[in-house]
Amino acid sequence: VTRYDREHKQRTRASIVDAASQAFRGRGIEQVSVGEVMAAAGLTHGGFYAHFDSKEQLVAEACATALLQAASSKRTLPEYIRSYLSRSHRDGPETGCGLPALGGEIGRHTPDTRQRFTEAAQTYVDRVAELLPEGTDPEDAWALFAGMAGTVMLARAVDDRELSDRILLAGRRVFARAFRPEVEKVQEEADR
Amino acid sequence: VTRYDREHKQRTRASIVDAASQAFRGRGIEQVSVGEVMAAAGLTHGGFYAHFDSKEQLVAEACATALLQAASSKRTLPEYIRSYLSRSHRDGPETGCGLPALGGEIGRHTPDTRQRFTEAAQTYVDRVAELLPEGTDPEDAWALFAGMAGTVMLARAVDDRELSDRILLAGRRVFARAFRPEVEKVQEEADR
DNA sequence: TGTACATCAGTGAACGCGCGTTCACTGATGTAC
DNA sequence: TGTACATCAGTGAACGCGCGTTCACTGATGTAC
Repeated sequence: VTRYDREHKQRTRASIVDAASQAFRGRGIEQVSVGEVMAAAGLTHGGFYAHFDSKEQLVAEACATALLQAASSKRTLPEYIRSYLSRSHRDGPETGCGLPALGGEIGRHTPDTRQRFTEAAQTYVDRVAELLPEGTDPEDAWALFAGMAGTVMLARAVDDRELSDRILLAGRRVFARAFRPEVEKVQEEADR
Repeated sequence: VTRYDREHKQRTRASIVDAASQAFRGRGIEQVSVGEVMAAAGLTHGGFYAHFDSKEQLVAEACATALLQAASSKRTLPEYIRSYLSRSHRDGPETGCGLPALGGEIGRHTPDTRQRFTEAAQTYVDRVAELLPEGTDPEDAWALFAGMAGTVMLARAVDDRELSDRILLAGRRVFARAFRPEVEKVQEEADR
């Protein structure tokens, strides 16, 4: 005799992870309480421990989710750079990439959380590497990803909208230059 | 009638800011209590409010300090990149640059904290801009600074020392390439 | 088809704890005499 | 030179609050008969 349909609890659990993932990205892990996450998922705080052993277990899942959701592939490198370093990404951390929002905190969490985050980052970077121009070391995708995340992080930290816009623009210039296809580099020199 | 010599209180205050700056960088702002900071400065927690109105005021000063201390100038750009993306910088956040350690939290703090952080970042970036090759847009220093900070942040987050080393290396390659002097670029093409 | 009921996802009061902050106090300081 | 004392940097007990976690419970579910 099974009560409720079989996937009911799994769906609830997924909605808690999703609510947490957004709340953590928006306001930081420590600043978001278990009660707030449950309320955002339309539940009360007491039910939390029917789904998770601890807040830390939720953190591990929510952080991995925060990276993987954002890994949705753009088709080309310029498109990816443009959208990552956009105003809308800067202004919408809750639905954006998890690295600029949570990267600073992850290193201070449990081994399990860090491991799941690392796995998710690896998946993300593998996809980014596919966008790099031929002849580029695929490892350089790590620097592109991390570098753009740092740029968004600083653009969010700064208390001056105009400066923040300029930081995003500088990022677009620099990363486009660093990952310009060889063909264009040669072309550019020939043009002089 | 003045008790204690005139600079006594100022020295104590500075040592509190310094202790806080290191503790915040090492373990995050929210994870460090006022009592811990005071203990690290060799005092008890009660005296804190003789020096600061609130923890937030300390945060503002300590974060600015965390950036400015790290702004100590390297002489050349390759030297700067090499030391910023070094293992020792990754492994010593307490005495390292404040951006990878605190950048994610700053945006969620008070306007005053964000303003002081922004000013410090501007000072820092002005110095970095001086190291850029001729013909480079000085604004690009923002992307170099933010990009390297993101790289260090990710290198610290990841739960795999070998991968972390490779991230630092990729960062060195990419940022050196993005900020290679024009002369060398031309030279390089000529060499083929 | 209708009803009794076992299940268990979700509820909400209660807990112990650490935090930022307050405040009455203490005791080292070095000047006034 | 020696002593009395006003100052105020620093002390530590106490506060209210929000947190993560626990637990006795409730009530919607849909199967068994």
